[in-house]
Amino acid sequence: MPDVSGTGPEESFLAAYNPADHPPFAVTADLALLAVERGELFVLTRRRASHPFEGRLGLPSGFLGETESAGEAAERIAREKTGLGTSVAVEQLKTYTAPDRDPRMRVVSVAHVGIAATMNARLPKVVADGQTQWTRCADLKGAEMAFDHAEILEDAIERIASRMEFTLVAARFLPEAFTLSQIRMVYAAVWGVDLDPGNFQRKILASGTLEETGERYLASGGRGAPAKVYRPRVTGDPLRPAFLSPPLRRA
Amino acid sequence: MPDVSGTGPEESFLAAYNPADHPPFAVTADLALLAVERGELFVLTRRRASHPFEGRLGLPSGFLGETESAGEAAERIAREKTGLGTSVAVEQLKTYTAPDRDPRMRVVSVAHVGIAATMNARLPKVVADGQTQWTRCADLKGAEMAFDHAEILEDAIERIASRMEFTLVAARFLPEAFTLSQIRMVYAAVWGVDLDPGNFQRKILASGTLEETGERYLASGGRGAPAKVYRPRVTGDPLRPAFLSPPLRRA
DNA sequence: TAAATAGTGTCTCTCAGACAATATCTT
DNA sequence: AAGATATTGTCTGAGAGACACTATTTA
Repeated sequence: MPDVSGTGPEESFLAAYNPADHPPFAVTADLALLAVERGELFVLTRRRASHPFEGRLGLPSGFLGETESAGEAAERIAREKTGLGTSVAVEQLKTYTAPDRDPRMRVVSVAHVGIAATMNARLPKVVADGQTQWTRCADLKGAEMAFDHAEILEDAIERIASRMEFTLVAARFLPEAFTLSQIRMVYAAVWGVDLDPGNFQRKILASGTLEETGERYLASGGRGAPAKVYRPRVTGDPLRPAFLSPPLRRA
Repeated sequence: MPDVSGTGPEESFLAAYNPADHPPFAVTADLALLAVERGELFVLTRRRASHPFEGRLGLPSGFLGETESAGEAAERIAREKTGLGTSVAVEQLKTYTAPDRDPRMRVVSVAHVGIAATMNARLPKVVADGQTQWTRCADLKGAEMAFDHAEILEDAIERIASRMEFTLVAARFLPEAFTLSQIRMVYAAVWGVDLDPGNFQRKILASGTLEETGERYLASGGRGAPAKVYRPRVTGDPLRPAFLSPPLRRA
């Protein structure tokens, strides 16, 4: 009969735990920061300058500080790599723990997804370190990335794509106010489909998550009628996007 | 201008990383193992025998082995604590990283959800260590649990509840073959709602994920007509439950 | 026979998607 | 005026939920 003392394996382990006795785990936060420009989806990447995977593209990443949660670390990384302010909202995605995912040592990575708002139809500025850049997600399909970052990116896009069915997260890709064709292009970019402008408009307005600003704006740049400008209807928490009811389902 | 060398913070960190120099992170896999008996949802718990949270209920948990992924560790824990065979399928849920979640040291917990199949309408056997037991989830609502395990449990139930809308995961709570009222009671237990028997039957059969075995079985124990027995229609991967099309949406 | 469960049928309402039609604006 | 975009309207079919009704079996 095991455990006669009534003390389980993890309790006795921790009671006797001596840090120096065990090979440590390193814990990082990785970040897939997404943005949309001209109907195309981009992700923030860093080209690796050293071993391992030298020369390949990877996602920004960093170790957790001693008093920092993984989410806080991911937000810090987003701030450090972009010209965005303090308000980069990131969401935890999944944790990658394969023992050999980093050839140097055991590294557990808590991956996050974030969305960067496009202002004036331009991708946000990134630090000029010669490594950090926005990369078209379409160009990364099937491409070799560092570590398991290709898998993380794929999971990240799928997470946001599915969140967009039920919430207004898509608005995070845009400035505070935007036209319906702008947000429709965000949906189209992330889902990789074309959307009927009429049906899209009827559905997203029916969800009651948007309100008119009273202004009009010619988002298309060229011809056509200027469209009404909308903003998300404020719900209690500005970080949590409004809930779409009925949802905007993918096909 | 930072990083003139072109070497980013994480690369230089890892290159210079010396395990003994840094306070290590411990990484555990926690498991919320769910089961349904007589229309009620249960979770596998362990009553803590020592500090911290002595006397409180917690979820089974264990450290990752050196060559073990978090998912493998969670499956190992499920096997060790129950009389179930090797085929306990678990899914990663979320990682909990608050710096003070364990008062003794920095512990990052990769939480998992699992489902245990109820055979002969009885919960699976658990190891007789005097600590491990099945606990009614309804009794844990608002109860004090060890660490952040109450939050993990809540997230776990929500995850399974939402998976059940689009897949046949509900069948994992049951033996290989079952009646429609049995699987309806799984839905009712996890979702916490009553379901119209007629509508449920029409919808789940329309999804095309079940096939008749040709047998009949009186699941209710007492009166009533014996119901047809069904089994999941096999799709390629036996671990991945069939996809419900159209889905069975919650209200 | 009464009661409980299994299974089917019907009706209504909502919503999705296809697509036509009109309005508005720039070149 | 021509062309592009914005916006509204119409039609059809699928599905959800409410609920009535029949069939089958045991107490």
